[in-house]
Amino acid sequence: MNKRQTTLKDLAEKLNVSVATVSRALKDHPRISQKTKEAVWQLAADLDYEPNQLALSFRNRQMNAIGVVVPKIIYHLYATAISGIEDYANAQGYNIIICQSNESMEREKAIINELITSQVAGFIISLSSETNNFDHFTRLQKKGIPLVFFNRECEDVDADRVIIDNFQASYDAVDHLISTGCRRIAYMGGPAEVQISNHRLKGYQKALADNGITVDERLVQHCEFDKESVLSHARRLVYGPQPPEAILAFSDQIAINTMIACKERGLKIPEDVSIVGFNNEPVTELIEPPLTTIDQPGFLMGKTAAELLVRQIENSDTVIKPEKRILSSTLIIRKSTNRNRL
Amino acid sequence: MNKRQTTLKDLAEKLNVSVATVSRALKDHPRISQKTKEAVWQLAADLDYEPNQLALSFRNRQMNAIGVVVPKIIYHLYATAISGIEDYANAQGYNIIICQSNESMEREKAIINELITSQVAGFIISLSSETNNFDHFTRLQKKGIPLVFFNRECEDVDADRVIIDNFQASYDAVDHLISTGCRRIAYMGGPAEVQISNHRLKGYQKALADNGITVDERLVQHCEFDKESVLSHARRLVYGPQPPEAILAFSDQIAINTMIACKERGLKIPEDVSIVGFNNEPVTELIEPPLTTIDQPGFLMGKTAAELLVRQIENSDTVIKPEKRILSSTLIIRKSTNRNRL
DNA sequence: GCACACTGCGCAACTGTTTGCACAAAAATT
DNA sequence: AATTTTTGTGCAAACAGTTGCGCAGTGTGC
Repeated sequence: MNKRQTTLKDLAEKLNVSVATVSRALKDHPRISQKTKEAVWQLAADLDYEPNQLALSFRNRQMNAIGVVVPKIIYHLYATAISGIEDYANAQGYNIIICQSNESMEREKAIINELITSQVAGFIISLSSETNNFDHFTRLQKKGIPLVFFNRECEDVDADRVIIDNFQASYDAVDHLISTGCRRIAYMGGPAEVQISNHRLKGYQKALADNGITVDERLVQHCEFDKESVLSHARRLVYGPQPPEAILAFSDQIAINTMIACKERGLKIPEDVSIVGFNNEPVTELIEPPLTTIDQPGFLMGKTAAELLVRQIENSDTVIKPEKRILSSTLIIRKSTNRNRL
Repeated sequence: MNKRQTTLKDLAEKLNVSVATVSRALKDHPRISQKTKEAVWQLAADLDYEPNQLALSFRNRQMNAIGVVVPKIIYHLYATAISGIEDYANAQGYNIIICQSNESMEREKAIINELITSQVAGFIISLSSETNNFDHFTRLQKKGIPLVFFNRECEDVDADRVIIDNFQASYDAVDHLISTGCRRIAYMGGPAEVQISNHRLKGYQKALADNGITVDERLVQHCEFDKESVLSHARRLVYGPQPPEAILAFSDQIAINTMIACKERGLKIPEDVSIVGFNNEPVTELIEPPLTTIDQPGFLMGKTAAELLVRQIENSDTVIKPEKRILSSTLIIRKSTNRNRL
């Protein structure tokens, strides 16, 4: 047990050559004789030599690893995005170190600090809902560490970003609701600090305006992600004098908890109220009624982010203009909005 | 941009002392004068010095990182277990590198190899469903690299493991079904190679036997995890001449797809057939009817695994006898098994 | 006045790998 | 035969940090 890994030195000593020669032989350097090379290859195979990645990273002053910081991996979007990142990163020879900020800015800062000192090659980040200060990102940029945002991005930092068009997605969803005859449409948004929630709010407002519907501010709620917060905000909507005919939610989880509040109030879905979620989590097609929702290309999002990051890492000498990739999302229409058109 | 991180050497040169002195001053070594220490601390703060973890890891011949290998992070159990691992590991100063085997043994082997060369401090692993050869684990043990299994373990390898009592959990579930008056009880198992599925099968069989019910082999199915496979096996059960009165499934996903097959056949749940799942995924309380299921302590499982691993890492000189931690699971009774007792 | 202890700091080795340079021997060219 | 080129190999430095040891210089005790 506890046998040390075979090193170049081990091979060199057994063969009575220098470490440098062994290193070059393994790389098939032209200046090493065929005879020496073959001896080295043979022994390396016998002793199961594998280069020590840690030593290599140290020498290159950089780990072959990418730091991935997401709010929570149990959110389906992040779990799938991580698969996309892993897929591409591994193919390019990078490991990924996944960290959860748990929606805490302090945690996010600590993670980034920790990973900087570990010399990760770059970062792929989706902001915590709390994050309202961006010093830790500008710090990355000052140090020249590659950075890509995805999904929850940071507009004040000039970095690569991969997102969907949240404005348009929510516009389309509201448009769909209007087309089924709804006019009193509510928006159950996420925390007010979450930018993408506000982008969706804008899309919602624009769609209403474009259809000649005045926005009723009482129909716009901002809730936290926990069940209790959603329920209490949803109750404000459905127990009011004029419950909405439709509700667009910021996420499927919020939509589902909103459905619970509706059922509690005795409202039938979709007859009394239509509901639209966001993310197309697998659960949405299993519940009753199946939920109309917006499918985000999580895997592709992760993969694209990884591509952008690896491009930055491998061209660290040249300055690349930050790019904004907007992926398309799809409205998946299911029973929860299945009203007869008027 | 691209400013190098401050190193001990930078501090040493500015202060005209040796690197060794700076290193010791930062560690408050008694042999360094107060004056020197203060000068070092001041400059270190000014230049934002942070020790380079990569260099430290290199020197210690080991990364301060733990390799975590799971089948898929989208499975709720693994996502929660990862949170538990991260929670404990971070508190102890370790990062975690999460990799998905995607249920492939080849991928699992490749990941382990890759992480070995990166000199991770240890591994926390849940087997892929395909894994039937354990050389890559015995190899870890020969190299003296700490290893902990959780959930899907490997009985042939003598390592720490954290599991629930799958036999008992499934026994209890079947017992519950019998207590509600069911006698024709089916088992929708996972792939035949997955050990825990077979443990649950044994619990199922024992519970039937203890209640004087003969096991009907036609009521035992082994399916893959994809929806189509589950549906086709479930149909064999429900379209037969004598559909079962109850079905115990290996996972919530399998249970839910089995429910779909039941509904398709016109069977009402729980009136015609009771269903029990496994894992208590959040979706189980949202579907109609809410699913009776077995709650596994995912977070605790991960945390315990991390504890055992860190213990191994930090006592690598002494040999610790591998330990088997069995955590308790809980049967959560919901509507899907709510029949009147006979 | 001499031995001894203590104080404050630097030297050097070590971790595994790569790579520019040097240098000898062999081969090729004058 | 003398020079140049080519070939095959080794030396040493570099990456950032830690740590045993040594070595001055100062202080203490008898």
